[in-house]
Amino acid sequence: MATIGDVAKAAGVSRSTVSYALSGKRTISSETRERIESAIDLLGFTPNAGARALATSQTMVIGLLVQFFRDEFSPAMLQYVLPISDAAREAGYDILMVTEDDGPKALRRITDSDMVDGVVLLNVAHEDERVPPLRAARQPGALVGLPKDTEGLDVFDLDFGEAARMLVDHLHGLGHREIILISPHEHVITRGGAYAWRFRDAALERAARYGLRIYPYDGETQQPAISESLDSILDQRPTATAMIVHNDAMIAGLPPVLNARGVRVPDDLSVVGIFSEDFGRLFSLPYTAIETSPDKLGRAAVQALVQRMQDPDSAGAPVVRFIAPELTDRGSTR
Amino acid sequence: MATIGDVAKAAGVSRSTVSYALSGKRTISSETRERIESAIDLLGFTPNAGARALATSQTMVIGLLVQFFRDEFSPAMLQYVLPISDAAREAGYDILMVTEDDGPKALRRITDSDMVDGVVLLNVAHEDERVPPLRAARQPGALVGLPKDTEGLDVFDLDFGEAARMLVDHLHGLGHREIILISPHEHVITRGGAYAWRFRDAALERAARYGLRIYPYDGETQQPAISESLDSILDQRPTATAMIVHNDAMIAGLPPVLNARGVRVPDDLSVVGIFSEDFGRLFSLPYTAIETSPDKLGRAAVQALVQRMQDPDSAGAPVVRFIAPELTDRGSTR
DNA sequence: CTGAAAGCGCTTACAG
DNA sequence: CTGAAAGCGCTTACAG
Repeated sequence: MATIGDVAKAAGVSRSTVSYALSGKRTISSETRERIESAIDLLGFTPNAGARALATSQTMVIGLLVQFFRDEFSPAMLQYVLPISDAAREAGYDILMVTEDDGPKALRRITDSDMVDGVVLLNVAHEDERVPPLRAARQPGALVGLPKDTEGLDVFDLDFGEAARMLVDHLHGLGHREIILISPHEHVITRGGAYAWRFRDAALERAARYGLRIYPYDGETQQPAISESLDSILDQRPTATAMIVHNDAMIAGLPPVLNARGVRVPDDLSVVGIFSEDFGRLFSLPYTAIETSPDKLGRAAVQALVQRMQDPDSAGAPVVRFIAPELTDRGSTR
Repeated sequence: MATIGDVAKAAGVSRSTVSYALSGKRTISSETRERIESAIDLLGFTPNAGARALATSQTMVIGLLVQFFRDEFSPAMLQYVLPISDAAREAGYDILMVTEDDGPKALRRITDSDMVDGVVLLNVAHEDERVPPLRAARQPGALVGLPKDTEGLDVFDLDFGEAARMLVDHLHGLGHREIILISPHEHVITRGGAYAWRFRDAALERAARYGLRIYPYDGETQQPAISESLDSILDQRPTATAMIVHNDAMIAGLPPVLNARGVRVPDDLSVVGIFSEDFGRLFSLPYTAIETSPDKLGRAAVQALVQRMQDPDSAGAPVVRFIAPELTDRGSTR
């Protein structure tokens, strides 16, 4: 492969001149610039990324730590990964995607060896073991998901409390008095998925204020447990007129169950959920829902990270930003 | 950050000795080894990846080129990405995941700049624009999916022809004489997704040999077109007793349609498909199907690539390997 | 407007 | 068993 030295030789200039022509960091006479450019074309020169990284202390790579749980519904993850990858590329960064089970170890590996300029953590838990090593790393980090201790990190998440209140308000406004509430699988809570209880607690509190009856249930993640669980819940609560589902797997499995029972939406039951537009389209979900905006969250995380990587001083104090929930009315309530 | 020089100083040895202690490429007296190790622990030293890459010409990174199409069903992609990432890590490699729209350009960028030691291409088309630049790159490449010209590349794919024949044989053996065949969306064919016609053509040919009636249709990718299309097909072919579905989106949308029409499987209609176990579980598909084994394919691609990256000479001639299809009987035929 | 040189942090022949 | 030195391919002060 051609090096910067080959280009310099072919163009009859020094290596530094080629480097400056590449970076534009000093003025080059148009004559030499042209000689350099044709030499580059001729030799098909592309700067070696490792050498550049060594010289500049910048890799132009962002580490993306993805976490998969067997008992979690997977298709949702891609909705975060893609926008993050796109946003990174737009800012000139590539993505090193790490899916190792041992997140803290993987994180230390890529930060200590300076493989990346910054890190995005996905699917962050309340007491996420990746957070302390990220905080200790010399690279900045941005999180998608709210941990207990956010100090020193940029954090982005949906406002799950507000989302729950909006849904309860919506149903209350329509006159519903008895509401089924389906939460994520209890493993999500055990694992510290704070969004689970942030949503549920807010819903319960709001319902209590209105004097509504609310029937909380944990959800399942796999068939046939999903359908069985839905059937059992509906059997137990024949007087409920509305249902709030905060569980991707459960709401994806809901249509056939309602269909089989002859329950019409919204005539017999009002149903609301919280999922992304893409997810709803994927599973053809006809339900009014809070949009979870994975693309907004991912992009916001990358933006903040890029800012901090490129100009650590001007980036200011770390932020915790909640995306405001928006209700998409699909006509499944009344 | 501590460098190898700091460690050397702290341990009272030369930098080369530290390096050799790290790599184990020459014998070190246990005494010096211990001094070095405690110095490493003390300073928290991790070798700089960029410097190492520069010195060794090895990045220990694999480029993974993912391609997303808006009219394609996305959840399937993750099933390939994850096993590839896992297999790479087991072999000591990290994954640089590239999702850019301009695949050829992205490919040149990461190979020309030596960011990666090798490349895996996912979702390969018949005349895939990424293949020529990959062939031109100095790094080896492995493909998941069969292109027209496989020269110089390791290629892994399911044997879609054999898969189609197995399904036709299966239905023929049960006495079916009229079969509906649902293919991927026609865009998949336009785009050069060879698996579409490899499967379809083999099915048609096999059916012709048996003298079976086969009714071929293209599928849709989005609701409500999916349901409408299924309904229309079933309306058109009331005499068909079996259905072969080679389309993730269509088969995921099939259960509610059959349910609504009161069609019982397998009593009224035998249904077979071709999808992965994970996919089937995700959508609770109760259909006998050919297992597409994305994990096997991904892992095989990584293995071949690692072999070629680590020992280009002994790796031998490039291979085109078809994974043998396996039928998973879920009792949806008779 | 341009060049010679030092330096980024490693590895690995060469030497002893 | 260990060290001094060259080299990987860049960037960037320093100098003119």
